[in-house]
Amino acid sequence: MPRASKEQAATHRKTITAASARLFRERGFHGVSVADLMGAAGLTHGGFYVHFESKESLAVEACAKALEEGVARWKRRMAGESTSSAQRAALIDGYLSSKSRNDPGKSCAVAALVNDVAREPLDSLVRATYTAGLEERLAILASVQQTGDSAEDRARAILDCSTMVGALVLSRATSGNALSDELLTVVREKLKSIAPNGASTR
Amino acid sequence: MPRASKEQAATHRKTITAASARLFRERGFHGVSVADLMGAAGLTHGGFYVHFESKESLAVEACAKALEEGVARWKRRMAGESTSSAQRAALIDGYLSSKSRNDPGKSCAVAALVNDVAREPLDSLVRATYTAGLEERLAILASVQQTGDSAEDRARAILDCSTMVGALVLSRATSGNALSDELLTVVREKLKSIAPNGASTR
DNA sequence: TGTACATCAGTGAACGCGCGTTCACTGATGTAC
DNA sequence: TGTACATCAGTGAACGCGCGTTCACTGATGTAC
Repeated sequence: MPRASKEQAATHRKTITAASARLFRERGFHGVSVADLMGAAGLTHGGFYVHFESKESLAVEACAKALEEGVARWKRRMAGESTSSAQRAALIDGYLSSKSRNDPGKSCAVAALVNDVAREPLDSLVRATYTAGLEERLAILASVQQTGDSAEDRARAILDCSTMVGALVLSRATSGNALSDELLTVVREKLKSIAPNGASTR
Repeated sequence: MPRASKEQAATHRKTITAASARLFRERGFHGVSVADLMGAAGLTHGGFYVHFESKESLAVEACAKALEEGVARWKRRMAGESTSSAQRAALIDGYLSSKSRNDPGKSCAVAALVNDVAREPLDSLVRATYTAGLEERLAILASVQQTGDSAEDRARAILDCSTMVGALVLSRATSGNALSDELLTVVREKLKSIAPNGASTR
């Protein structure tokens, strides 16, 4: 395959980015090699630099793509519900499902990459991309709180998001142990039992 | 230094484990080399296998040590308070401090290693060690809930723990951005506003 | 529309490098007498 | 208590290997005429 058409090349680029978005979430930035990423797209490693400046720059793109996917998934889940309360419940149930826990490559990038990003330099592009993606999630979570106070909505969004991310990553770290399922079910039910208007106790 | 005394060797072993407990938390299992770990203990890499069977087996020991340290730190923080409610607040404030965020090497191993452990094989010793360490934290967090219902205490401990871990890892991933501090302060205040007896709303 | 040629996506060998682990060696420690 | 010798903690070179990146090369694609 010594020269692909512009069209084919563009498809290859997208395939590489998509495979990376999945593999980075599964194994972390340093857990996948350039050869792995190219192989997952059906190509050999040498052609990588036709498409990307470096592994790092692909990481930024793949991270952005994974974050966007997640936001789109959240919006799709919300679209099926008619009240804010039901939307919030749908987000919680989808997020803290065993499907989500068992397939990090297709689930929330905020959770899957959190410690990889935490170990990046403070001025890294990946960190900025990640933070922007997290802010999008917070805006969505704030929109389903409906307390009538936007500062309170945001505070609750931050609390919900912390709880959801924490429960998901902990359930992955304890996979294979009864605690893993317990984390998902307990947090799912407890979170949902807090009505958006703040009437229930935690 | 061609032969250290038994005493010196035992000290070296402890120094290696201590340095590893710190460095693994900071950079992850794959982010530190055997040479780094030995160097941090003032030794050269070749002598590593006198003390440990493999890097993996050191990881198990270092992980256990880091987890124990954390439990001890929690107990120390609680010892300064006289009521369950104040103990819970002290744990939350200590956990979600900027000091804790800025120095993962000296802070909670549950948070710092969560995704590293999640990527380990299901039957790995590190995972089992980690899960046991997490259960210790949950027992402590349950003990400060005091709802009078042990199942409810445990459920609240799981919820608190998820929220605390999530907020800490998210604040690290967003370090350098205003959101990082916001995560710590909002979650700290929101969590504490929930009285152990369940009287407050979330 | 057809032809001649330049472009460049992808290949696979090679680069320097760092990894985890092994090993021959050193010489102070520890022990048997 | 003193001596002779075995042990073994630590050294540093070396092992095979995989990494990110570079590069000469191939030949179909794309373009200039």
